[in-house]
Amino acid sequence: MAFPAALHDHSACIHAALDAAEAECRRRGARLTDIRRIVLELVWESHRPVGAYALLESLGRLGRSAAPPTVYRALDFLLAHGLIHRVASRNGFIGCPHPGHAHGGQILLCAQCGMAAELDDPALDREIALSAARLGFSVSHQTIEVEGLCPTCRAQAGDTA
Amino acid sequence: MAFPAALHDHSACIHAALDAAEAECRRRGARLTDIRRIVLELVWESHRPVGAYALLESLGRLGRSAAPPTVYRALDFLLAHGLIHRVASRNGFIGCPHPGHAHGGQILLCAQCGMAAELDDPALDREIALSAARLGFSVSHQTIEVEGLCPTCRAQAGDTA
DNA sequence: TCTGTTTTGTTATGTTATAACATACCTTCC
DNA sequence: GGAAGGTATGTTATAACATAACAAAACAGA
Repeated sequence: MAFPAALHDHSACIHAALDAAEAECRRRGARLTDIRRIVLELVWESHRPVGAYALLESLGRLGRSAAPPTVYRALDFLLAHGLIHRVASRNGFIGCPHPGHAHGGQILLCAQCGMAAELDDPALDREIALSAARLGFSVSHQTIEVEGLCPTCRAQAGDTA
Repeated sequence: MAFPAALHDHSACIHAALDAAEAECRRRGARLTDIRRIVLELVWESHRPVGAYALLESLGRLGRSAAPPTVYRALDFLLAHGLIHRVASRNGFIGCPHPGHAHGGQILLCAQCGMAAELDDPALDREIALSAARLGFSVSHQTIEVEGLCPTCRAQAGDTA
C-alpha cells in the first residue's frame, strides 16, 4: 500500500473498491443493496475520511435524500463486512482498499492535505499483542491512527529528511 | 505500568495523580486552577474513560454546576499539559498516571469491565515511525487504542491462555 | 491602582449518533 | 399465487458530544 498521490486515476480506485466489495459480499452471502453501494461509492469519492452527515448531503444531491439512520445503517453494514474503516479521531469513515484480508485498521492521516492510507503492518499487530500480553491483556481489536505528513506534503514543505 | 486490578487502593491513585499534576504545572508555569483541579479529580474517579457530560453532572453534584464550555476548557488545558488523554474511540478522557514523560498515548481498554491502562511501549512508537517512513510518511502524533480483555476479566471468563 | 492578559460564565447552536416504531421488500414454503 | 417470517428501509424524535461568540471576573506585573 502506497500513500495515494495527489494526482492519480481515482476512478480506478473507486472501480476496484466496488468490484472488491461485490466479490466480498458474494463470498459472505451479504446483500450489497442500492443504498449500501451508493454510500460505499460516496465514501470512496476521495481518500479522505468522510462524515456521516456529509454522506447524507451527497445522497441528497443524488436525489436520494434520507435521514441519518439510513446512512448510519449503511455504514454499519459496510463496517461489519470490512468494506470501510471508522476513523475515530475524525468521526469519519474511509474505504478499505482490500476487504477480506484480515487486518486491524492501521491508518495514516496527513495533517496537511487530509488524505488517508492504510499501513497494514503485521509486525505492528504482533508488537501490540506481545506488549499487551506482558500486562496480561489479550487483544481483540485495535485502533491505530497516525497523524503526520504524507510524501507529497513533505516535499511541498521542503522536508527532505 | 500494570493493568489496574479490580480492587485496589484507588485513593492512592488519585492522590498520586493530583500530586504529579501539581508538580508538572509548577514545572511548566501553568495554572492548575480550582475547576481544572476538580475536573482532573473527577476524571480520576475511576480508571474508565469519562465523557465530558458525565463530568458536567459530577460537577453539578459537587454544587459547582457549569455549562459545557467550562468542562471542555478544563479538559483542553489538561490535555495540553499531558495530564489526561483523550480516548477517541469512546469520546472520553482518562487520567495520565505519569505526566511529563514523553509518550504517545497507547491505551488498553477492557471490553468487559471498561477499565483502561496505558501501554507505553517505546518499541511500538519506533515500529510505527519506521513502518510509516517506508511509505514516505513522517509521523507527528499517534492514537493507539487497543480493545480486549484485562487480566481480571480473562480470569473470570476462564481464559488461562 | 491601573492595565493588559488569562480565566470563567453564559447563551446559543453546531455536529455526530441512536432509539423506537412504521412500512416495504424479499424469500420460501404451502 | 398467497401467507409467513425475516431483512431492509423510512420516519420522527431525541440523545450525546462539541464549539462559537461575547460578557464578566480574576489575576499578574508595572
